[in-house]
Amino acid sequence: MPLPLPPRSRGPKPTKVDPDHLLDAAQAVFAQDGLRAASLRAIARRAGCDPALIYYHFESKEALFAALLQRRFPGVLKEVEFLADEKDTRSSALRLWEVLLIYRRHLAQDPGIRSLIRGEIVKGAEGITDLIEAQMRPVISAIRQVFEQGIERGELRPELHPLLATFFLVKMQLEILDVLPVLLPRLANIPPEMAVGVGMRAWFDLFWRGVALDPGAPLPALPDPDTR
Amino acid sequence: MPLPLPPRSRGPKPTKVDPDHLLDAAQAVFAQDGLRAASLRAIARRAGCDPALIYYHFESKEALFAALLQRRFPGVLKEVEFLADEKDTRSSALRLWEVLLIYRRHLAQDPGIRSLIRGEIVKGAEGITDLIEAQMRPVISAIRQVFEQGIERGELRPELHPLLATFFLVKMQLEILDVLPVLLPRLANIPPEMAVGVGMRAWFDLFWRGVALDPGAPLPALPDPDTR
DNA sequence: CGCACAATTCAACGTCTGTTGAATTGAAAG
DNA sequence: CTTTCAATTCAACAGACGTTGAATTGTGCG
Repeated sequence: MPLPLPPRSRGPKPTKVDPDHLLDAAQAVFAQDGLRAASLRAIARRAGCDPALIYYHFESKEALFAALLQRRFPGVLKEVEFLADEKDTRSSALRLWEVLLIYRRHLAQDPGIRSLIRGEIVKGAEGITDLIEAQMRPVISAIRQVFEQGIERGELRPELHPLLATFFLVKMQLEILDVLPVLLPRLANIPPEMAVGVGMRAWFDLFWRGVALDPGAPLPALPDPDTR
Repeated sequence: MPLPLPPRSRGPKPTKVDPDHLLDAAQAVFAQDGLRAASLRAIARRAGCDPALIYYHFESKEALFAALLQRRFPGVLKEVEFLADEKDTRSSALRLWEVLLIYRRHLAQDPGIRSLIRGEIVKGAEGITDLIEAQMRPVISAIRQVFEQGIERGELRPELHPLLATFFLVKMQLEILDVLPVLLPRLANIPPEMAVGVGMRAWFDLFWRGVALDPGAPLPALPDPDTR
């Protein structure tokens, strides 16, 4: 039975469908179906409104995705710029660990979307890659400063390439956030909710030994191991 | 003008369209359009045949993608199992570097497809994740043995988690192969054809210091820096 | 009350989708 | 020469797609 659904009344609803709610729905559907296959009808269905309403708030499907892209960067950027302040005299180990925590705080909630972004970057899709680069560049730049300051202070190996070190640190953190919760339960009997914590600690342990000038020096206690 | 294209003759062509050629076309289109949005018509167009022919060689679109998935694993597995032979007495540094080279040899040719795989894993798509796990498990297992042998021989830190170390080593190599050739030219004036070489050396330098028991010991000369 | 307007839905468009059953044809086998 | 069969194309299906223009309705202001 096609179940013809009595026509919903037109005009404003009692509670407005605000654009942010639309973005939530869009994120879920994009993550599930992919950039091109995600349908506005599915997004509208999930948001409980008509597809045409999306065009009231956004110019097109592509613009909707662009809005989604720019959603999390400002929060990360703010925290990471604060962290890069050269008057911050905490040890480099603590500050780099903090980078991982910031990423987890802001990005753990939307897995799925990152594979799309990665795909667009890898195939070099003009518009989207430019957009992502513009958002990402200041974040990368701030983290890179933390590395440069660490080198100047004699805590990190002077032959480090700060940009590549930044890439390694954060790229792996994204893989830990997205992939490990699926992989570790399958390959190692580690429950999904522990996967990120275990992965982060192991990664930072390895990474720190890889970048520190004196890797023997014991790591300071790293705060916030498993709280979310 | 729709340009009505004179009907091509039916029946076998002078040169058969073999399934491997179909897979090449499928790979390009899947990488470009995504798993669900890639159309059999686009794949057929690229392969120079009719969409219906795909159904002669493969059961469905999904089966075509599954065939694509299983394409590169056997080659990697063979090399990596050979490498894991416990009678191989070369230094762990050399053997782990060899892992990176094997990955580059077999996987550098198809970027684009990996983001799709990652996406399916992250969203836990039943059938596909199982398929990938089945292919990946023996590869992971072999590399993990190299770590375990390294620990036994006193070359690697005994507190290493072999599975996570394997994950870190190969996951980053995939990011280096796929992402760096796009990212480094944009952020650092490094030409795309040098990006992979630069990235691999920086990564292994960091990684080795992170896993070695005596990180001070100089790395042996690592072969095959930039040949393809 | 009446007016303006923001927020919403409806209906329709042309196009593309995965898949299938039937038709065709060249070459190999007898 | 005929038969067989593997390899290929064609035509058609019902449904989904992004997008748009017009229609509707609740709310706040005068």
